[in-house]
Amino acid sequence: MGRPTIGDVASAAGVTKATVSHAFSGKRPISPATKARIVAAAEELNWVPSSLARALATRRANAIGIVLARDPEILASDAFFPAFIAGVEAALAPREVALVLQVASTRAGEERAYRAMAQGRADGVVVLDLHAADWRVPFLEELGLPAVLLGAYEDASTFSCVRTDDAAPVRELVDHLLAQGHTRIAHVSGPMGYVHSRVRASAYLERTGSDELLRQGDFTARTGRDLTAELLDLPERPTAIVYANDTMAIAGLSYARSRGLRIPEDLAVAGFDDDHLSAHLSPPLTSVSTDPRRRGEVAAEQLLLDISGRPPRSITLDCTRLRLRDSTGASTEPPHPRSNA
Amino acid sequence: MGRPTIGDVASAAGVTKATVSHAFSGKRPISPATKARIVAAAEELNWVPSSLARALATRRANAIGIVLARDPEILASDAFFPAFIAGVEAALAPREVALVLQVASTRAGEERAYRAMAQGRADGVVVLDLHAADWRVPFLEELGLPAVLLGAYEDASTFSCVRTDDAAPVRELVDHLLAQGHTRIAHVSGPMGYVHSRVRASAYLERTGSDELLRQGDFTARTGRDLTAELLDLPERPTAIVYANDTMAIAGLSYARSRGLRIPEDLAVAGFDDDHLSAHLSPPLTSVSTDPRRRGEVAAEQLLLDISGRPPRSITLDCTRLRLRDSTGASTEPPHPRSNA
DNA sequence: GTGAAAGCGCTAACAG
DNA sequence: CTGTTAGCGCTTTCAC
Repeated sequence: MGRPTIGDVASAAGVTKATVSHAFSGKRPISPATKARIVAAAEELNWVPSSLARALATRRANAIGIVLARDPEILASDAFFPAFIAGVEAALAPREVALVLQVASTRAGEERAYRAMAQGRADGVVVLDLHAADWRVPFLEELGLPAVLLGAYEDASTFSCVRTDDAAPVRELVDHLLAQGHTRIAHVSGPMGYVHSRVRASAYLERTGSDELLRQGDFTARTGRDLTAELLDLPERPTAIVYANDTMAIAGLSYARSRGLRIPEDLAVAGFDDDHLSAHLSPPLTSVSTDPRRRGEVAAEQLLLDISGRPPRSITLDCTRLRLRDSTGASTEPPHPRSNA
Repeated sequence: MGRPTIGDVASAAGVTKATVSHAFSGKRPISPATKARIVAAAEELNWVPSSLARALATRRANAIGIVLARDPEILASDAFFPAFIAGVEAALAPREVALVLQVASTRAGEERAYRAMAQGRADGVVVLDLHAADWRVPFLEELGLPAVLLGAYEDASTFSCVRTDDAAPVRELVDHLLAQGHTRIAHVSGPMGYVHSRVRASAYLERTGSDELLRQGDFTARTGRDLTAELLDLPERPTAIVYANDTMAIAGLSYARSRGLRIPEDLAVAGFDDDHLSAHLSPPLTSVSTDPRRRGEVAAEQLLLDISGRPPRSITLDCTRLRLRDSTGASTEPPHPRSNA
């Protein structure tokens, strides 16, 4: 005997499948008496409707998807991801909607994954790490799969979009460094393909007016260290480095120290993302908090709306904050805060 | 016009659905000629089989599930989770198996989530954060849903189990502290319901022989701080505190400092889990690395085997390592390592 | 208010 | 080698 089906419940309650179905969906009036019998029978048998069969019949998976192009390795040490997922789940859990995660390392794999989502795995997807003119946008449009884009996607799209202002805090940071007398401020960016990397880099360029000290990293500790080495080897080395994430910043900071530089006296260092431990580092790391949890929640909520047919819209969240700490000197935070949320 | 179905491909190729199905599954020989026609038609129409319909027909979802009882909030600041997921995905991605995540905050919600998994969302689940005599084990057995248990589950079960030795590094740590002359060593544990919390606490008790300085936390920064306060208020305060995770350790360390204590001179502090930034804290935090990524990969791999009918087995991974750093004095690591993987 | 029957898109016998 | 025929478990017309 396999798991109970709607048929089992129906015969146990002396009604037909249709009635059981309607008793639970409430899509048509059922007499209290029979409804009670049906509910009792379902309880008794421990029946739960098969989400699969239901999905096939209704074309609704009751799940949303995320396809990650990132390497699992990067996922593992990323401050953004777990908090973002936590936010998504916070929006999903009360509605009993599931989250389907799939990582794909090739373009073809990614397409297959999205197609699988569209074929019934998920009712919509949230798209992370956008590139300029990202192929996924037209692709998903053609697929007809609802999507919410995370980040400042610039090209036209029919999708909802959850934006944040990443540029403002970077400008603020650079201004702060300039005000402290720094004249050689470097930037180790993320891959320039990403919209978010570009936005941060542009803000940096806007304020410094030169790309002489701009280096492109890939968010890993390795490039954080290597590019720091490269910068410090310059005839006229920078006195401050702004990294596009905390991981690279930490790696760079450690490396600089291993070369005998004092932070922040000899070199000011700042990250981006504000890992929850960054405030506790030595010295506490200046960073930009971006509230990934809230972004996840808002994105998921919007996706659910889009799926239910509401028109897409663009939401701009005010959730990026510069956290000035000792690593850039002139801390405005107490030495060992317990939290900086 | 909706998405193409197997029927569209079939008629486009001038064959029947069955033939198309077999052409792709390879479950029976197809003449090269017709196979070519079918593949061409499928390409042409951009057809991907509906995982939904396929799952319904085969009773195989091609997905595995994880139901999280944790609060999203805890998820967000947890060092274990993202790395674990990364490992799981590393095992899943090449097979194009998806991961279905669902968080549930009530017991009833959890049961529903598991039932939904069993009804077709997933072919098996990996179970985290086991309690002693965990209700989920018999529950899942009754459900007939394959599962892999993570951690040292002690009661009999028909499930595969991926174990690690959490006790050894804790013993080693306490011994190290004793050897340094500490006599009042405290422990801030996780919730004692969890098997992993118990294992760590037992190892501590085994070495110290007393529970006078044992306090039960919940892995959050809040209890890390509060219980540290309680311990430091004792007439005879501890000179060393071993925390059950890094988050509590950091919070405790910060709090102790705010009271004017020097780390490690006045108070030695150690965590557990080895967050990737812990080695960079001030001072670097002694912790226990547990290679969650590998555990995720092994667990997922084993689950896939179980699902395919292989007999369950218990695997013990040798992947816990004590990382002695400055926070307990007598560091054995260089001041600012870039990595401690 | 409830029942009967026709699918959703696929796979799996059973034929030939 | 390929076609036919039933389902998988649910929802949803259309009747009554």
